[in-house]
Amino acid sequence: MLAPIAMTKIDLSPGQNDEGSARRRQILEIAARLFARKGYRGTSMRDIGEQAGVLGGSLYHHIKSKDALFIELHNAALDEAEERIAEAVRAQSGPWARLLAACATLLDIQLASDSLTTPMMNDFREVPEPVREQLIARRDRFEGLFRSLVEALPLPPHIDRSVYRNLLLIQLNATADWYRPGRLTPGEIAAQIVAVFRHE
Amino acid sequence: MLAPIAMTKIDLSPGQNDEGSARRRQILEIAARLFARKGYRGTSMRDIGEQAGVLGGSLYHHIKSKDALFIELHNAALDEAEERIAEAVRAQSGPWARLLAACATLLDIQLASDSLTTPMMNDFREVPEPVREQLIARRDRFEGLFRSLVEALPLPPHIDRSVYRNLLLIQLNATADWYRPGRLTPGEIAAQIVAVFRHE
DNA sequence: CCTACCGATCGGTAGG
DNA sequence: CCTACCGATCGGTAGG
Repeated sequence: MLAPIAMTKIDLSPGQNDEGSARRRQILEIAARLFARKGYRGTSMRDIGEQAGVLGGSLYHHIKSKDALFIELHNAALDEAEERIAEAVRAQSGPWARLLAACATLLDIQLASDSLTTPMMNDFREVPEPVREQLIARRDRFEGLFRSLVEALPLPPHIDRSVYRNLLLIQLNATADWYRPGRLTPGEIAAQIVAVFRHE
Repeated sequence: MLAPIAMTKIDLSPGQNDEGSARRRQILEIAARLFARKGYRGTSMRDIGEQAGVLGGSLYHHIKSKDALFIELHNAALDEAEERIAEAVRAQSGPWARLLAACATLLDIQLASDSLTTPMMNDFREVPEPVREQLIARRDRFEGLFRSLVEALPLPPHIDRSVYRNLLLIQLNATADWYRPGRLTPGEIAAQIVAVFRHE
């Protein structure tokens, strides 16, 4: 039996060190939801505390700073997104099917209201400069995933692929701003977006 | 000679009442630029004052409140955009040519750095609730302009026109976030967007 | 247009 | 996890 590699830090069992405690996880989920709904500046530590049932100051037992909290959430979201998208893409052949799988998976993640991975990829302008730099760096790496997907598309020659990829990513990120549960599903939205972006 | 109707308030000559003074206009331009670059919450009255060479409190001689200032700028931008787009569309026949003319004109306006009409159509979430309601109402009216343009397009039947229009407007609004002078011109960006959205 | 200020709110901390 | 607080910043105002 093969030993799993890099299993060292995945201990998420509750109640041990604070890093992976259930209480901390709960706070992160609350914060993610608030950041997604009200933006970085529109969410105060006191707001987060209120929904967690504690005062704002008490949160600092679990996190280092508001900045660090936001960065952690952002990176966790992109980590999970990268992994799940790569998996979904592997299951498809055909360039359009692969692109559709990637878009549907990303929207599934971004539009789920229960996980850490709610969208906060938008309000870069709301965030302090040093934070923004880190977000953009992580973000660029994530977007590279879509680079190869777009390269593989049979697009008409008058369409610039780097512009095309930019427009597509904008569309995917903006979805969280107009999505309303009960109307179009994440999968249906992905299908509509790909239908618009599809040329052959 | 026909008497002009509702001409009463259009006096924009400088130096008279404060409504249309050159100083006020100058302050509005500064505010528009800052709002566009740093967002609503990211722009303080003291920031605006600093660039205007006065203290923040002194601005209240020219404006009633930060909210009112933002709404005024937003409405002025949409007023000008509506007028110029309607004019540009009239000059074209063909549904795709008309759409392209509308997109190019909107981007021209949104990406111009010198006028009041810099983009601030994005950060609705950053703005206080009562302000947001007004912005959305005005905004809905503006977007109606694109409704008929999209109706006229010969789109494949599997594309939902209301989703299509939504995606297009998102794309146009998001442009201000990634546009950098000296690279693609507003007209070239409009052409690329319409190329992606073009089906027949 | 400035001085001088108001009440509110922010992120964060010490000490328990 | 709370009490009690810090310094900073915000939109806005009175009075000149």
